[in-house]
Amino acid sequence: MQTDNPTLTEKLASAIADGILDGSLTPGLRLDENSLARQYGVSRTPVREALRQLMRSGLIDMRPRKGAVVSKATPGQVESLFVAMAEMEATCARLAAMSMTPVERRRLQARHEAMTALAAAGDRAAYSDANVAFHSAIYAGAHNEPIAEYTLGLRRRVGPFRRAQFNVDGRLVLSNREHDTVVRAILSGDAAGAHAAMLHHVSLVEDAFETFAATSAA
Amino acid sequence: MQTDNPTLTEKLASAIADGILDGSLTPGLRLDENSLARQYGVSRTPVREALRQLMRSGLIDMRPRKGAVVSKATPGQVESLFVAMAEMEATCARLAAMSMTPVERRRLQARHEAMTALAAAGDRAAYSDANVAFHSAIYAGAHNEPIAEYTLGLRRRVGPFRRAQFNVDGRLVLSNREHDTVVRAILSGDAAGAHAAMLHHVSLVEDAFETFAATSAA
DNA sequence: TCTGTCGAAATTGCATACAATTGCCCAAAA
DNA sequence: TTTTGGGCAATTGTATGCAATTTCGACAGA
Repeated sequence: MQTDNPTLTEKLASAIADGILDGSLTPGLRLDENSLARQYGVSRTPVREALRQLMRSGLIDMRPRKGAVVSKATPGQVESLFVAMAEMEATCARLAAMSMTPVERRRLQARHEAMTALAAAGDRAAYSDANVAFHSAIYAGAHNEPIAEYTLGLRRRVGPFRRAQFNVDGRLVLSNREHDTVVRAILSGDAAGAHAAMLHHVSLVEDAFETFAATSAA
Repeated sequence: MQTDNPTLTEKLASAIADGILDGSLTPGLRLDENSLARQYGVSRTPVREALRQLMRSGLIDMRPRKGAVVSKATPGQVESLFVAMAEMEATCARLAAMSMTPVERRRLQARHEAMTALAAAGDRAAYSDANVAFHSAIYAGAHNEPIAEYTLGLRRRVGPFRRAQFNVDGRLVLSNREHDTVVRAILSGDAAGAHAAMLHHVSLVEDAFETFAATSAA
């Protein structure tokens, strides 16, 4: 019947995750296995397995006999997610400063310079896309699969709670300037500097979400 | 038959995970669902779900039609795990330095002092247990669930690759001295210092595993 | 003797059936 | 009218059965 290789379970997990991330499945919504099975025209078994996967990635919550609901995070949990995100980004930058190959460093710089042009031109859409790629490049540059993968997962998780950060005029240029500090530190192999610069950069993004600031010490 | 509340799936996942962590299920070993089901006297369904869970936590590998095997990591992957572990521990220490409550700080210090006594007495078993609790206390002190949870999972994952670090005489006292630096930084709210000290501490543990050192910068 | 192809057995993925628990609804009594 | 108790329905957890794919082995040909 199905000649596809990716298992049904995985396709279901992706489909449901997309539904959550694009907002069509709102937090708090109950996900009952029968409805999902009917909706996708499959049996409950792959649905169950997909839900388990999503639970472990934090997108949904499941309690033993109570079923699954889309994670409805409290403000505190959202705050935790953003803090975690910032720490992981900073860690990736630190590792990237230490482990990036010369080629990767050159490409990062090229990417950054392209974004500088986009920022100057005020092209928000293109800058936003390039921004995602920029950060992904740093995750990859960390040369550490567990860290990179976790950071990527975290970024997906915070996605639904993110407001458009680049709407405010001037934010584009500011973001780009922060990137400049980060790139400079990474290129020069300054691990601690890269860590601090990235932490600063991402924490500002967090502020754009209107979280209760604070948490800056040392 | 079953009057227990924790679902079979979870108990199976724990049982299999224990088997892997204590070494009775060696890396590379094939885990076929039928055998496991017979072995534990249940059907294949909970076994399948347990395996999925373990896959997502990285303890086993599964390929679409090829079944599950206990993760057999390459030296490079193990190295990555240890690096990731060190980074996460350091991050937890950083966050703990910023967020621990006064009570938590006092308890951490008390814990540390108790361990100093154990180190002086040369009680390796007790020190080892206390050491786990010590690090766990720091994870918790980070007050960040995603980070703490991930770090804990990572610790479980590196477990199978860890040799007994406290066998070498003098390592006990050395470990305790490093803890002292970490604790001092955390208690004084020195985020950067806590990060660096913990990174140093855990990286040394890593060396005890005979990894190819390096990776220590500014 | 070695290699390639065909086949059968075993194992996984999915579907369906059964059991058990939970939560809800309604009714009855205070 | 409100509260409590019981029963019922709905949903999850578990078991089993079926189909498809993969792997291992055997046999034939070179």
